[in-house]
Amino acid sequence: MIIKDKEYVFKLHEKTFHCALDITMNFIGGKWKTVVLWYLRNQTLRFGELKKQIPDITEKMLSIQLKALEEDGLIKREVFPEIPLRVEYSLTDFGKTLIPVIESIAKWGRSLGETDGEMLEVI
Amino acid sequence: MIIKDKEYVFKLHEKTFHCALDITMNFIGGKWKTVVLWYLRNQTLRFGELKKQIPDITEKMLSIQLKALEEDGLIKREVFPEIPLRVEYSLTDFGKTLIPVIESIAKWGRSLGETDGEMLEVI
DNA sequence: CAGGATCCTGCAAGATACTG
DNA sequence: CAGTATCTTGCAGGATCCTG
Repeated sequence: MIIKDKEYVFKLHEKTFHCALDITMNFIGGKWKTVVLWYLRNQTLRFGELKKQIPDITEKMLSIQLKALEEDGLIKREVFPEIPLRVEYSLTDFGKTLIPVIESIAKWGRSLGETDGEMLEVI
Repeated sequence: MIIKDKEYVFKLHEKTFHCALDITMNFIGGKWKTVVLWYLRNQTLRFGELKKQIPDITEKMLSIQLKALEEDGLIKREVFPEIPLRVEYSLTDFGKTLIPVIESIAKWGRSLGETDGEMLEVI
């Protein structure tokens, strides 16, 4: 690791990052990645099962997110050549290292619903 | 809190969330919010000092993020009527509750730079 | 110094329909 | 069942210039 002007500089996917936050956000940023990882954190799920757990996501977006997560090495895609086709998604060991981060994010959001009645209108 | 179809549903800022992850991401999502919160985590900084810490951000984006973070109650904006004008930003108590989350995110990114030499090209 | 105003662009995300 | 293929849209983010 090279220190440049007293600063760590990383390169990943042809992008350059100047702080560790950016790096993580590149893996879990966007609207859907944390949610997908959340539902896979302790179970293996098929495409349709994931779609059922996350009703608001479109099939296109789910497909894109799964592909990106797989390319990043966070999830594993297993194809079983049955009829009808079965494809299962699960976290890799690398992906599992993200669980504490995701749980930290989820925990904070949950705590908001439990303690704050003004900012958070619960329906 | 009302449970609807075995599911918690939250409403905030006229948006509806179906899981705790979304709620947190609404506060720290996007490209810049975590970074700004990071530099304010243990110090009070002026607009120009923040800009210096985050060279890549434009003044417009910094202004927008600071305003959003203030509206969310995460940071405090203090104006000192001096010439030249002095404006200081710092975390509120509420904002400080996010520090463990931000640190969790940063820690994961940092660990990547320390352990992985293949996925992460360090320049 | 600490922003605001404007204009602009690209890409994340959505809608809808279709397929091996 | 597990996705693709198109087309479209909204908004995050950028560039540039301006101001109390």
